[in-house]
Amino acid sequence: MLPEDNILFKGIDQSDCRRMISCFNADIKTFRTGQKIMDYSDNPDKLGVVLSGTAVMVRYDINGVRSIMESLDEQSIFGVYFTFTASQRSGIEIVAETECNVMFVKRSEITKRCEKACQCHSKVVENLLQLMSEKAISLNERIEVLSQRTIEEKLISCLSIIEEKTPNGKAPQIPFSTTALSDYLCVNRSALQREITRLKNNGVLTISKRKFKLMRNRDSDN
Amino acid sequence: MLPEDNILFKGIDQSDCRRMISCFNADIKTFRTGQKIMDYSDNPDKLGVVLSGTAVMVRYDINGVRSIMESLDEQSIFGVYFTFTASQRSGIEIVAETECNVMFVKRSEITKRCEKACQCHSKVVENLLQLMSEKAISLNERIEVLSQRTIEEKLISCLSIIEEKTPNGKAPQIPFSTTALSDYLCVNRSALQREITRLKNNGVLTISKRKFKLMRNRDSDN
DNA sequence: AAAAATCTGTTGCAATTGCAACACGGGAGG
DNA sequence: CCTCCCGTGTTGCAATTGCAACAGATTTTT
Repeated sequence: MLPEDNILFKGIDQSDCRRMISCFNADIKTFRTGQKIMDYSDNPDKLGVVLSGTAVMVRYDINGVRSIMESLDEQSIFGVYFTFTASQRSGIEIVAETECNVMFVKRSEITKRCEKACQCHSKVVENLLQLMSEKAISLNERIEVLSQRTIEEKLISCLSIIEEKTPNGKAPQIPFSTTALSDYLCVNRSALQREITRLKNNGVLTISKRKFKLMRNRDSDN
Repeated sequence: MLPEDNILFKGIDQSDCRRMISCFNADIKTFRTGQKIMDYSDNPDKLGVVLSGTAVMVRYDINGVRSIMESLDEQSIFGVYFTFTASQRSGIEIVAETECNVMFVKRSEITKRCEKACQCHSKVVENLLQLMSEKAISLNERIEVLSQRTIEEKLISCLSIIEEKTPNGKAPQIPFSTTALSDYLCVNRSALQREITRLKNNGVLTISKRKFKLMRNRDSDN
């Protein structure tokens, strides 16, 4: 992908983008599979956009156990959420999963008013804010789902959210395999399967492939 | 609290703040207990800071069930996370719990470059980004905790996070009552109590009042 | 086309958790 | 001082969930 097409620069025309890339002193680098792209003990002012390839954000807890916090595909942005406060906390790293092309920008370059006062500067800030708010929304949705006490409630809450976001007329669709869904819901796969089957038998839910439909308003399901 | 002292204006001196309040066309209003402060179907560009009093962010789900998403005390900011994408989604409202003083600013006023090009303008943007990233961090922590499968794991994960954030030398402290903690962990209170007692008996945990200490590295706890 | 890998669907059994009920203690307020 | 309210701590029992194991279906690789 061309650096000019990245989401931070959305809504800005190409020539302005090129001007900004130099105005921002943006740095474009290539990483090979397995290479460390960024280490949070390093530079807290750096922000990255994945232009091509796939990376992961991993975290090592106090016992050294590695867990994947987030998968970063093309157009993913990182270094926005964890730099300020979390830097003291245990090691978070960005690691390349395939060959990656990454653009780095200093956050301070974005927030400061440049002398040339390029109009598009404020568009970038808006884009950044938009990205962060979308992120916060998806985190909140996840919390809403995980807050539910039973698998049935988790599942229905998750499906409701998907349903609400589906445009009218389109059939709501689960974006995962059942196995992946069980990871998202943080429950055992076969227990999830059991619940799905039960809800289908009770007529609360219909699923074919990944398309589904929720029947609501029927109180008391046994 | 004076409008000049709010977190959006942190690090900016008073006279500049006053100038900005007019530059931003900021609006300061008072609400009485129970009054609706903001409705997300309204104006998606508005952002609010609670200057005094307490409010709550509530959400009505598809069945009309009301749940509290967030408690907003003095210095809380709202309208930042949910405006862009979530506005279509089911009704989110901000409601005054006590008498409240609220400052409203348009987000577009913050992101745009004003002609007067006040230096402090970019400081406000930085503050806003900082607030959002802190928010994202705390949401992520919550998810990390809720992702754990058992009450024991949830508890230990939660306490570890608190421990990591506690400055060296200070005793880590749970910021809730046990009852409130069970709400945060989304588990049954008495089941949580049972686990706490068990961990204390096994020597994994010591608690007195709200101060606690975790003993790690002892593999195999039964 | 065969083999391997991955996902779906099911079930018995054991472990965890929720629920309800009760006892105790401290703080607020009459 | 007494009462009410709220948080803590405990326990038996029922419901939910995790785990393991297996079979069939589907997809990917060789």
